[in-house]
Amino acid sequence: METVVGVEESGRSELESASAIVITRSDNTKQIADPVVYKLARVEGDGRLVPATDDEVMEAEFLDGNSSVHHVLDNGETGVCTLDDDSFDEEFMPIDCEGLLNFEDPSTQGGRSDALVDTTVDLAKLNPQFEEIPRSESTPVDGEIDQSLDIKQADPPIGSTESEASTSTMCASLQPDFSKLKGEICLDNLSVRELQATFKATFGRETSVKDKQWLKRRISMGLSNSCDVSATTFRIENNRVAKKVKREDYNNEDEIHNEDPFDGFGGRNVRGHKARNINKSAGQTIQLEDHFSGSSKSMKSDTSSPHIPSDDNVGAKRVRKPTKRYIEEASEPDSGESSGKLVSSVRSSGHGPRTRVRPIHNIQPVSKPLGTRQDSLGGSGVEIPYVSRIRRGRPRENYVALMEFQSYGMGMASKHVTKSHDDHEFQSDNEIENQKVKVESPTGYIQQPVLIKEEGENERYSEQSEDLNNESDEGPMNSYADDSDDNILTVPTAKGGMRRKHHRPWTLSEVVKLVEGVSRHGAGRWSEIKRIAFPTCSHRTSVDLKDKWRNLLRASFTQLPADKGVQNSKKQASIPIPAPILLRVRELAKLQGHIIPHVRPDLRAVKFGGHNSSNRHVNDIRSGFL
DNA sequence: CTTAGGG
DNA sequence: CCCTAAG
Repeated sequence: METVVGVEESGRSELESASAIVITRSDNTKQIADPVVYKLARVEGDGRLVPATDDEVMEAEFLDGNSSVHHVLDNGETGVCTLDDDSFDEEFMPIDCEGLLNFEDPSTQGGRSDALVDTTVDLAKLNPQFEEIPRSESTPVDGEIDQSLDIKQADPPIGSTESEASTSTMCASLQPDFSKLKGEICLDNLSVRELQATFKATFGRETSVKDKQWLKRRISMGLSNSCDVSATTFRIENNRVAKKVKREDYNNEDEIHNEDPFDGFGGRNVRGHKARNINKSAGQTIQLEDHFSGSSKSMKSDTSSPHIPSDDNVGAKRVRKPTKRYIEEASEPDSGESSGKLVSSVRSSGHGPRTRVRPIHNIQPVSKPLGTRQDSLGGSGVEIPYVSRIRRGRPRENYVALMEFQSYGMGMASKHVTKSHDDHEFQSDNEIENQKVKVESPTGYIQQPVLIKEEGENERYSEQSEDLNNESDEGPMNSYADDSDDNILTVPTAKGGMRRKHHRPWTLSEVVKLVEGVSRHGAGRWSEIKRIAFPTCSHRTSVDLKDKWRNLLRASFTQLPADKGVQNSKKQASIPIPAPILLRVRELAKLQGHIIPHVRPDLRAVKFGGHNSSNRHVNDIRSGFL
């Protein structure tokens, strides 16, 4: 007998959604060495099963290795949930897919629609760019959405407790007890106004929706966005964002920080390519034997770096010679001021080794321009290359982003399971935004000239052409799997280096992923984190991660204490990070023995000119310095 | 190449 | 984000 344990949809738009790949599990292969075998079959439109082609099998294997999560249910069945969208990134993050597992019997589909609805939401929030997607908040469909939400909340998905228990062990992560302190954010207690503020803090944009349920739901999804709630230390229960305090035994990735390097030898391969995420906490084990050779390197230094802040080494920073730039700046004779702005302007005018502003003819787009066009820019009448299929910059209010993620990510997610009941919420948003886009670009080929200007700001143009219309040149996977935005426009520097062009605002889910990564691998192993948490993310270099973490630290230590002032509403225009995340950042920082970026001006002022005695005195007081 | 830190 | 020094 065969049981469908998971459904993975290969299509990315309604046009090709007729077929789905069904992963079946055949029980007669129950053997010790290989207890679970997946077969692939394709369900044609008429419902018959067609054996999968080799390509599909390969594809499924690929998926399995990269983003699938094995769920072990109490009845011993094992499910695999794969997602095609960006959640490729979340190799180590369990993905909630109970709803999918419930899909095993189509006849019960109607009866379980509640659970399935919830699945839709879960899947949708896996989309990391979710919060970036602009939507008009006061749409006429709000009422409809609310109703559906109510239904959802009335009946939580079956089996969630079970898998929650199992997945929660994956990330029990070394949280101190104070996580109980402020860790609970009860959305129920917030007023509409507060909810709106929280919404803004979460998604970075205002909302005018008055409906509490809607707001709570959205905020919940936003906070847990991109990775399963149970994967983080946040958990959402009945509109409550709670921190996890659960800490049972866990023996998977988190062991990196454990003592015994040999424990869990074969089951965990954190960095190996296609490392399986094996969750054996429930006593069930999926044995995928082919992998216990690969992890040699990943063990290194696991034992030696327990991140314990030995209090004499905490404050020791790497000594650093003054940089060239510093010397340059310091020795600038008659600049009159050291405001720094001046220096950069000097460099801009061509003095420095590299210039920040490129002359327009120096631009050489990475990808080949399809054509050129005369344009008079600043009256110079230069030839400006058309660059197609390159979108630059993704400001929060970018319709293109929405289009993509609606049809590729969320659209897919929602129609994943729910065909019977209407796909409210996202679907409706989708339609609304679709219309918007159509208005925006009726031809679909509105191409903006590449605007080369000084340091961005006014070059927020997006080439929203072929992404929408021309899908033929892409395999079904590439379109959304490769993070949909690999082509960052970079400009060549004089030294031959490439400089990225645009600031890409960190999305909330990226932040969450980063925090997760830090909690797993420790702050400092940025390349590891980059590989694990952002594998397909071509932007976000490890340096970026580091920088962002630094910013997060700063934010968490400054903004956190002054939390009472009901969301410092207008102050933060840029990146309002929800307090829970900041909380976690802070506790992680503590855990990893990070020192508080204290401002100690008096110490700084002394330097080592000649007042060594006083300096040492201070050091004695603060036994953590030097 | 990766990390840490300053700008 | 960019740059650069240090491993």
